[in-house]
Amino acid sequence: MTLFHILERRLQQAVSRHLSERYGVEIPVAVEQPKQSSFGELALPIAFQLAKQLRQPPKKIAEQLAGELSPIPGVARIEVAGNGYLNVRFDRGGYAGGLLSGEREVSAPKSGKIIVEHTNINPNKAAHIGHLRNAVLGDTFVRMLRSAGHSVEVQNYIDNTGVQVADVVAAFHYLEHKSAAEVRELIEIERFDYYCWDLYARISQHYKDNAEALAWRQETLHSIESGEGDIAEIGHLVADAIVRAHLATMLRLGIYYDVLPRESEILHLKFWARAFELLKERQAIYFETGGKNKGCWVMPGAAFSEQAGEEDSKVIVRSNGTVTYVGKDIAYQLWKFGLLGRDFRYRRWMVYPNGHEVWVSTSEASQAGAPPFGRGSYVYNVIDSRQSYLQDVVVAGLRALGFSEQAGRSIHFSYEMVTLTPATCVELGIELTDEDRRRPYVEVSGRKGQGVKADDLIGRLIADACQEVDSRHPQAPEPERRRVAAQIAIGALRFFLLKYTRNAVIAFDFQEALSFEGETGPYVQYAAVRARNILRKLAERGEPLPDFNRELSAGAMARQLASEDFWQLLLEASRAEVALERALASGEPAHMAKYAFQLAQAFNTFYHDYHVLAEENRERRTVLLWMTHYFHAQLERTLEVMGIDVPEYM
RNA sequence: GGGGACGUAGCUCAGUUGGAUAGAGCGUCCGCCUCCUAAGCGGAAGGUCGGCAGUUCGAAUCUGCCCGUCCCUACCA
Repeated sequence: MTLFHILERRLQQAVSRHLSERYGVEIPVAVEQPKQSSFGELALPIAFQLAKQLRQPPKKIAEQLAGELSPIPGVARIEVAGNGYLNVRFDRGGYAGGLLSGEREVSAPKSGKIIVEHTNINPNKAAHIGHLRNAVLGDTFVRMLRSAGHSVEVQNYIDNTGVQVADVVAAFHYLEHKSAAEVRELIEIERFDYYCWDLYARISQHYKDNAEALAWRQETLHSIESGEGDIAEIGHLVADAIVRAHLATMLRLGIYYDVLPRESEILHLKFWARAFELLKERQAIYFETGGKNKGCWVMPGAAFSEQAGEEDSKVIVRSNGTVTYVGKDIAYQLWKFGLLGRDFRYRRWMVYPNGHEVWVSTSEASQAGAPPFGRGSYVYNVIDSRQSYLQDVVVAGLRALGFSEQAGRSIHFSYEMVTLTPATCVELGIELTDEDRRRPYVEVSGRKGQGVKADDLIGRLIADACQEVDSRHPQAPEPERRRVAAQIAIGALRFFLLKYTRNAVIAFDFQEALSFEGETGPYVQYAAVRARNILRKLAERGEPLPDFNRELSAGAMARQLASEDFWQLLLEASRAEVALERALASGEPAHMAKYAFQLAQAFNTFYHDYHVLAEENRERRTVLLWMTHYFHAQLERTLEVMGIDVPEYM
């Protein structure tokens, strides 16, 4: 627990005790952040809450409380403001001293494992901007959880036997008349994920023009499921190659996975068969004997929706005996909690450059060294909001099986889709109707090959950043400039995807996404770079960083922090953990982005107003140096949670 | 028809459990590099928080009704 929290809690307890002793009331003491920083560090609206009970005006109660509360360590004074607010001001010198000495309470290590499933891209074509939102949200949430001390397992589900893969496989076989060997060769010589992007658009169009060709899809699905023959072989080749491409794209963004559970193993290792038994046994589903779902196994609508009637039952097993996606998802969700009574086998998929290993499910014997995957105590599924109905069905399945605790711990971490602005559509050559042109955003079709490919976008961002870096640092070696440009590009991209709250539809616009000014990743990175430049300059002058603990007395801190400007920056920097906790509690990575931006803003103002190295007063200079150092550490830590690097220079 | 999300400045969006004078970025206009990097800083203009009613000492926030936009409502995933 950080110093800020310690003070907050101390205040709550003191006020709570006083209320109980003086007035005999037991109510939770709300503590808020004042509207304006000039009001102090914390505010208590307690007098408003008490006004009714005590039949006295809030202001009078506030005055009584302010006068009667016994001193609280760390709190300088409590003032009455407005109609009855109690504004609390910290003892600045003491607070700074606490930060300097690292005063905090160690929180107990969290038990249990949290599983976060994200990315989940169909392995049939290149990743696009919408997939990036999923992965960046998921990855940032994972980093937030880990930063708070949780143990987290990252799963990326691979639907390698679904319709989307089958369509591309069918295209290779029926449209292009390619053998598995030829596809294998293509993978070597082509930008394969891009190739499939276009091929998928081609076969989608072909199906549209020749409805009878849809028979290819069924044929292909059958071949893939049987696992025998050339078509099945193409299926493996396509899915594996595309997964490799996706992981490479995500690695550019600093996104890693622990395990890739695949649909093929859900089928081959009879996960579904087992789940089916359970569902039948506990009567979570029933065999429909009449109506539109005759011959299907269905889950009654009442299980997942209060308003649902007979009509709204969800088909789990089709009348031809095949299982729907939701059925497989129920089996998968059961496995995640260790409730299925079956496990995958695993083999190493790849080792990342940093040594981290990612494993993949297999139906062969397990390779040695596989970590114990699954058996999570909480499961977060990062899936777009359009699928909330299906996620509800999955959770209802768990509940119907009697696993209500796990059902409650199944969290659909939903987010809205990414669309394109009309201007960006025009830039991409996508035809628009007059109606579309007037809309703020347009949802485009991946089936038609429309959209912004992730690697294209990253490439453009890097090119733009490179231009800036080149013009500012022409003397720096080329590979280094390139690395810095990539860090800036990724910073811009991740920040862009994180600054919107989850339920905001993002209207992607090239002009906006390629901006490096204002509320952007590079703005925040720049503030960190500026702070580091000051410290580096100091070192270049042959001056070591002062021993702050020895040089800065409580008195010196108090004297210098009497300056409102200094105090506000220090306070804001000290709230990094508060921001993290708030973001975690609300499940909003956007709060991290907001905080990072505000902190950067505070520092940029400070940087502009005070020349640290030129400061002649020794005590003040030392305080400014310490604040610069502390700010940098706090901002860097915050950016790290967002997966954003601080470049060496900008 | 049913379910869900949303409507806040010209544009894109924040807004904790209802609280003090509703915020930011972009855009527009006006300024600031002899000084640790101007990817920066300062200032100005810009609002009936979709509408109406209600609850409350107090509503952008809660409730109801209405208007508008989007998503879902497959034996696709």
